[in-house]
Order: sequence, then structure tokens, then C-alpha cells
Amino acid sequence: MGTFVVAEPRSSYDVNSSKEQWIEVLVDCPGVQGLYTYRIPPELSLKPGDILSVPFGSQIVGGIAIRCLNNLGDDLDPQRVRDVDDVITSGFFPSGYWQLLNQVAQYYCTDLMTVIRGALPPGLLGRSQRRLRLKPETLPPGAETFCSPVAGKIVRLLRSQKEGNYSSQYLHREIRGASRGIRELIKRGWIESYLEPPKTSQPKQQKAVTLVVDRFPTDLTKRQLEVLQVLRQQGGECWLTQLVKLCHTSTQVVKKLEEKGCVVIQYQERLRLLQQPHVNSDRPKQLTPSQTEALDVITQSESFAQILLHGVTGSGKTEVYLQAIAPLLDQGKSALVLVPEIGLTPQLTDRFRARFGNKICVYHSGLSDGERYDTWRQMLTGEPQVVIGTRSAIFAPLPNLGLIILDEEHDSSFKQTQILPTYHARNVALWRGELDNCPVVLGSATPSLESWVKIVNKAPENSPSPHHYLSLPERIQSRPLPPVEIVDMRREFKLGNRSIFSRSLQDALADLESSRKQGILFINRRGHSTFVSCRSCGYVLECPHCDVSLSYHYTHEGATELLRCHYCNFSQSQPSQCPECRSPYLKFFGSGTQKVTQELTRQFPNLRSLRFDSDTTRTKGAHRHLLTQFAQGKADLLVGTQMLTKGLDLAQVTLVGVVAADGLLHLSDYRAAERAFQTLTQVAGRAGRGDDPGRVIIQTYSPEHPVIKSVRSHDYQGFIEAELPQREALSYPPYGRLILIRLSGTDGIEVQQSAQVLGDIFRDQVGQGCEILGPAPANIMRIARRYRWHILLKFEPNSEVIIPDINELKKVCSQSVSLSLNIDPLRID
DNA sequence: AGCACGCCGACT
DNA sequence: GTCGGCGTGCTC
Repeated sequence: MGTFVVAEPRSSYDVNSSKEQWIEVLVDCPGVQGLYTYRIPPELSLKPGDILSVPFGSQIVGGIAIRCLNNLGDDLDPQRVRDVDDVITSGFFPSGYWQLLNQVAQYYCTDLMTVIRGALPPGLLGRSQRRLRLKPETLPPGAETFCSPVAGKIVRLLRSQKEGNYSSQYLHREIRGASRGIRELIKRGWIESYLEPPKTSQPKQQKAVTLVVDRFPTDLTKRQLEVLQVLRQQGGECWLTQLVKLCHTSTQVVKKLEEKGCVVIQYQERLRLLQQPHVNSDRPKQLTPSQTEALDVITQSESFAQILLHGVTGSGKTEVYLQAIAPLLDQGKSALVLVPEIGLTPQLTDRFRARFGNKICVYHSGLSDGERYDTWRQMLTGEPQVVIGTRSAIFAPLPNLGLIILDEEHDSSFKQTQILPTYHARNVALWRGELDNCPVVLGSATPSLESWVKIVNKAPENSPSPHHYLSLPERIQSRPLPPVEIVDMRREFKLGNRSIFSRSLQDALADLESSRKQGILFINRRGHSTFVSCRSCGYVLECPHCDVSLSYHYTHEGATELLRCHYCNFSQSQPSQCPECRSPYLKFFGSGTQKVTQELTRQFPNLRSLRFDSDTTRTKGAHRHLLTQFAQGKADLLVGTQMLTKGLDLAQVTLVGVVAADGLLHLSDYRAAERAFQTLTQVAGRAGRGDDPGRVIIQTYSPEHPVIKSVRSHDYQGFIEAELPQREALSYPPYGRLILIRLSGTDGIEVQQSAQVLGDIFRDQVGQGCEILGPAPANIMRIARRYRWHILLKFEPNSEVIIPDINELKKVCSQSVSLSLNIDPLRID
């Protein structure tokens, strides 16, 4: 080959680079569907998957680049196509991620953007804001007196703000008919209107100091030398603020060192990851034979597999998870561990951190926006790591996923109900496992019927993927499951015991008092009493906004007596007399955590108890604090609600008492029995996890209830065998699928009418193979002033039921009525 | 979501 | 006649 011209940088006559490029963008705007085409300005480089900001109408909104186009379609006038404004973040989605999001959107009947919004950390999809600013330089003194009254109001309002600056939204909210005044003021040149760019989460930059010399110069002051020595101790690099703090000095000293060429100070990204206290590291524990067997199956699954890990309480599921994850990290892969909302206890994360140290990332909605954003970025680095999180962490962008674990997979907090999409993390986890081709482990002591049927009862013909049922039937170290004693409270009453504690429970509590062991008391409800009624006329105090009675709250001597609504949080002080008949004799019915604690101190003054419910764990860190206190033996009894059932592993607990199981048993819900069995089994499982054997006492008015019988003998199998045929007979899940259409609004008549119209539409359009129940008023018809109606669709899982588009359905409803779909609802109330 | 356009009732 | 209410529809 002869001489060859070295390639010149691409110049403007290069056909490829002068050719215009367009991009189709999914725009983040409510009520907007479909893709919009934008021109890619030559100075921007972007690719599908990038998060963009684009002009849309009069504003700048967020969007996702979907695909590149080389030429515009004929139907689009090039004049109308606008430029992409900016690239907010690039490379935020691992490959295969789109397919997952699309699958979620399709199954849960929402648009892709809604799924993206729910998956991304908050604050990435920004939206511009129109703001108005007073121009003091052109504003004549006393301006408000010689313009229209509305304009005057606006000027006065803007003056009250120190920057003379408010959002247009705020002005419109504060001043009626503001638009006229705003137009006038702009015309006069006294104010200006501008778009504030969307504020999206950004990496946090902080000054870092780096040591750049090996040998320290000789002309250093004592202070300067000290700083350099500390910096060397820190590995040659340190945040400026931290260094200054460590040396008890000022930034001046470090600046001087920079001038002398010893260090460099520059901005670096600082990840705002959740700082957690140090824990002592631990080593893998010896496994039982069944743990070993389970671990082998998991570690040998290198592609997608559904694995149900059914381990009785205290059988050491967590240790199996830990040992299954360890080899993955060595292979450079990551693992995702999902836990129930309140199950994200410090106990669990501490155990993971003790084993894997800083390879652990915690991701849940309690983090600040910045922390979530940075944790997300940390995951994108692709370093092998373990992400522990709640429901939404199933969307964690781990590029090299080797294992997904759902701990306590039966837990209902894996289902999102209030906001769209109404996804179940277990479903999404299985899809993700399939897409990322990694095993999914579902762990529980009381597996959901869904998982049981899917994995254990699965018919061979529709099981293309491997599925395994792994059982850990025994507790570690051969500890026995605690014996469960059922106490018939009707009998107690007959024998003249009017206390909320049966004689058995009283004996056990007295025992606890003398033996210095610890116990747990489970109550279904928080507060003191579930309702207050007048002894003379029977009037029950009800919430003015909801169709429910008010709960009585009273914690201790001298505290204010409150009535509170557990649905809308309305509260008022306890009246001294009946609002209806003025009788002063009001009686409290039904026991909550507060009343039980009160009774305890009255009957067992030497037992120290801690209340553990959403009232006492509301503040940040309270959860951890209460558990630490209990673990340190600063109390003998933990008195609490459902929260107690989730992942507490307290070795000293020997007694578990269920004050009244009946509240769980008699709910008019198809899933009530399953929930009751799970809750009771889980709470019973808190006993006897240490060296001392445990004991469980369940008080009930229906001791013959099949759920109670199964719980007494720790008989999951028996429960399942009784429950499944009932579900099958009525085509309830897991045999049939449900979709709940919820209508609500402040006008009861309009809600009812819209429900009827929708019911007729469904009967017309989806009748085949789909049963339509309702419309009917919801169990509690009114909550927070809103009337609620339901329509329930029930159909075979494989039938081709076509759900009408929700936007079409909304059109036929009254405007005041809001409509939402809940796909596979867990509760219908 | 904003913001325009456009069609009807109460004022100069 | 005009002003100003807010119903409908569009945003590359």
C-alpha cells in the first residue's frame, strides 16, 4: 500500500454529519400518549434510553428518548418540529429494562410513562415552571394605586416576597382572575414572566483533597505537616470538609498546601448513600442438612428458575440467602433482595452488612431524593453489590443480576394499591428473572396460595421454566416450634373472668415476671378502644368524614383523651357527655394496644412494657430505637400490632400472646382466612427462637375455626388443603383473576350513577368469559368525605378478556368522579 | 399539566 | 357592544 491520507476530522461537507437527525420522545405529561418527534441539535449527542428535557407547548418537560429517525414522516411538517432542549441523564437504563417496563405497563393497564415514573428515582423527570418577577427598576412608586385592582393585588403580593418572585401557579391560586392583571402588568413592563428550567436531581459535587507528593517538603509549618500526615493516613484522598474537621484546622492551611504543590483540591462527585452505624462482621454459619440442600439448588440454578423456599419460622432462611449471594459477588454479579415494607428492619440489614460490608445498598421510599438518585447511580456502576429494598427496588437498574430474592413473599406490602401502576413486586420479579435469566427465590414460612399453586401444584404442560419447591421443615439447632395453646374466651367469661387476659395468659405473664424472660403481646388494633358508645342511648361516635366509628386514644394518666379516625386521621377530643342525649356515661369497646398496655401495668405492675405500633414508630429511627431497647432487656414485653410479625428475630422471647384472634378471623374478604393464618403463624413464630423453649397463647371466641386449628398444629399443609378447594369452587385467585374498578367522589349520587353506567358498558363489552360483580357500594361506603363504589371483574387467568381503555371509561363518568383500576387486588374493601 | 381558542351571561 | 366566566383541544 502506498501513502495514505490520515483521516481528517469530519467537516461540514460530510454527508452523514450534515444530515439532520430526529428522535422520537416519550413525553412526561399527564393525559399525553404517544411519541413526539424532535430534532437533535448538532451539539447534543444522545441515544435511545436517555432522559431528556424537551419543549412541549409553552413549557419544558421531561421525556425519554425512544428511537432515532433518519427522516421525518410525510405527515409531519418540518416547521413544527422543535429541538431537544437538553440531555438530563444518559445511560440510565440497563438493556432489557424496557421490555420489563413495557410488560408491567401492559399487564397493569397503564401507560409506559406511568411505569417509568414509578420506577425511576423521583426528581429526574423535571418540568419547567412559569414564574413572575417584579421589575423594581421599572416599577414606579405607588404603582398599585394607578392600575386595575387585580394588578394592584398582584404587585402587593409580589412585593411581600423578598425576591419579588412567585410561580404563576401560586398567583393564580391566591388571586382570583389573576391572568388579566398579569397581562396588564407585563404590558406596562412592571413584571416579567419567565420559565424556570426543570430542577432535576444532580450528582452532588464536593471539594476533595488529593495528595500529589510522595515526600513532604521541608518548609512546612507544624499545622501544614499535620494535615499532610492525616491525609496520608486517609489513603491520600479525603473530602475537604472532613479533612478540616479531622485536623481541627481551617481551609486556609489546605489552600496553602495547594499553593505549595503538595495537594490538589478539586470537585468530585460525592454519592449520598445512606450512612449506617458500623456492625461487626460475621462468618457463614454451619448449615442444617435441609439448608444445605436448599442452598445447592439455588446456587446450581444459573438461569431463570422459580424457587419457593418454604421454611418454618426460625429455620434460617436468611442464612441460606446470605450463602447463596456470596459466590455470586465473587463472580462479579449482583443480587436483589426484596423485603416487606416494615420488614426492612435494622436487624435484617445489619445481618447483610455484617456479611457483605459496604457491598450493601439500601433502597426504599424513606430515603431522600438525593439519596435515592445516588443509590441508583451506584447501582449503575455495575460493581457487584447487594441491593436490599422494598417493593419499588424491583426496578433497581442492576446490570449484571444473578439472583432475585423476595423474603416473606406472601406479604401484602409487595402489592402497590394506592398509586399506579398497581403492580405486585412478586409478578415483576418473576418477569425480571425471566428477562435477566436469573433464578428468583420466594421465601416464606407461610407461602401465598399464588406461589404454592404456581410452583408446587404446577401442571407440567405449562411449565417451560424450571421450578423448585424447597422445604426447611425444622428450626435451626433442632429447636422445636413452640406449642400453641388456644384459649376459649367464651369459657373464660362463663367462669367469671372479665379481664382481657385469660387465666392461662395471666399465669404466663406472672411467670414472665418471675423468670425475667421476655414476651410479645399481639393486638390487631392500635389505639385504646375501637369505638365509644353511650350507655344510655347507644349512640356510637362516628367520623364526620367516613362511615366508621372513631377509635379512642388514651396513653397514660394526664394525657389528652382523643377520638381518632383510623381511615382519614380526623381527630377530636373525647366529649364529656353523649352528643345525642347528654348522658355523661360513655363506654369504651374493643381493645387496642394502648388499652392492653394500660391493663398490663394495672395487673402486672412489675412488668415493663413497650408499645410497638404505627403510633409509636412514626418518627424516623423510632423503630430501631424501640427494638434496641427491647433487645437490651429494658422492657419485658413488647405490645404491638401487625408490625411484630415481620422479621423480628429476638432470641430472648419465650412467650407470645394473641389477645384476640377474632378480629382477624371474621373479615368478609375472600382472602381473610389466608391473611389470618399467615399473621397468626408469623406472630407465633416469634417465640422460642433462642435456647429457651417458647410458648404461644391465642385467645379467641371461635376456637373451632379451621384457621385456629391449623395454627395450633403448625399445619400449613392442612390449611392449604382446606383453603384451595374453596378458592377453586368460587374461581377466586389463584384460580381466577380479579380486576377491581374503583369509583369515588364527593357526590354520592354521581358516583352511583357513573358506576351503573360503567357496569352496563362492561356487561356489553366484556361479558364473554368474564363475570361482572356489582356495581356495589364499597364495604365502607364513605372515606374522607368521598363515596366509593366498586365493580369487580372475575375471569379465568388464560381467557382473553379485553379491558376497555381507562381513558374511554373516564369519559362516560361524571366529571366529579375519579376512576381507577386495581389489577389483581389483594383486598376488596 | 398549561395555555390557547371559543362560545355564552353581566356590565359600561 | 365588551369583559370575563370556564368548557374543549392541542402540545412534535
